[in-house]
Amino acid sequence: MSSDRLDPPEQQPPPQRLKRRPEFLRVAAKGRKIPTKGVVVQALACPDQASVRLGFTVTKKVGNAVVRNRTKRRLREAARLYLREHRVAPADLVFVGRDGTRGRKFDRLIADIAQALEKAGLA
RNA sequence: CCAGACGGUCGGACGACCGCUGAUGUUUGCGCAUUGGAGGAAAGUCCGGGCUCCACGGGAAUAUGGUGCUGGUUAACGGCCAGCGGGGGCGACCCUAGGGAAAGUGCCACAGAAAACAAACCGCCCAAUGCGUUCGCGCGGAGGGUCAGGGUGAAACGGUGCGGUAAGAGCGCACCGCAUCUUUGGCAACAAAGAUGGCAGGGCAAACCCCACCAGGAGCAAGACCGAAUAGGGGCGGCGGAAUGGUGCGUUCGCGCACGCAUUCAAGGACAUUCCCGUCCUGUCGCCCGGGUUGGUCGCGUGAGGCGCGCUGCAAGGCGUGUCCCAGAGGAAUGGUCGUCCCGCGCGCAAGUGCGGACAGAACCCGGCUUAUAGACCGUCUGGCGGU
Repeated sequence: MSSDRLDPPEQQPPPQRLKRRPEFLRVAAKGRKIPTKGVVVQALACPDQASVRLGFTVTKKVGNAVVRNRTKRRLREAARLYLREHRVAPADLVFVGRDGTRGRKFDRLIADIAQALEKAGLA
């Protein structure tokens, strides 16, 4: 494992976070929606942006606060590990947790993300 | 050992790698190092407080909401502790909104004669006129007595027994219950004993109500500061409604003009309501200050604080002392993955293997209450069986 492999963001700045409800709504309305078994990804390419911006959402349908927290944490960690290893074009990405997120094997969850981003043409 | 009652504790453990976030140290800085990082309920938001802003002058009455056996405890409580009364259990123990029904109003369905100044459906008893008669009485029943018996009901105007009576009835008596009074014990709720009374006051106040006590409003999206323009807004000054008086100036001596200088009258609004007294606000011009929202900083964790020990109190708790600093986010950290062990379930003869880990996630902070909770453990006590 070469050092430049471990240091992939040769030019890639660290991802930002989506924080405002309007930002989430914009991605949901204009972006592409790619469902997988473990996660639903909403992607909106933003070529002008310097970096990727990430948002995480779990609806109340999935469970109570404890379940939603755990689901969100797994998504956040999976996205972090994926972005550490791969370069992604600037975009706003919203990861929507679902019932399957919690029981999904972790490496499968990462694979779901990779597949979704490939489909979106960002990876 | 079995069955049970009460109280309490814990609520997966360890390690590796990769992360997030607060604090401290260090560095020009990127960063690095050290260290901390969810709960007993963090939940529901049902009570009580701290804190913050607003309102806030006094008195009387009223309204609204809450509490409701007694004593204690506390910053406070509707909490807790210790008792009392009532109910349940063989027992350990458990349950209990438990002031006032002789202040008033109201309600008590169905059934039943009657549901509250009692009352006569059946029955029981007395019995006039009348009819019959073997003159003993029989039939019949105007009217009256009666609540013991029947029947209804959640509840029927004390219960059981004896006497008594035409039949009955607290009509009389004994015991029990009840009421009143006295004494004793207790701070008290209340308890016990005695005397008197022939029985009064049916139940419902979780119906209105009465009585006693308590209570300003809104909440950390409170609130403070920083911050570019406009508006609202704030401060200071001038002017300012009507009448009368006063002062000044002018005057053709009729008066005119100016000025809150004084007094009175003003209209609307605010302080839960009403009343009384009282306070405050309002228009216009000029100058100055100021700055809706978004964002940032503070509020923000040393506190009715945790743990230990001693004294004190039956206890809740109180007093003293030592020691510790123990989450602080802001789309919101407190984690992710893997391994070993523990526990549960499934499969398997077994080694093993697969799946899962109760309820549940801080958001200003405390004291309670309520609700959810797989499983494990500890202590005290009760009943039963066995042994000595």
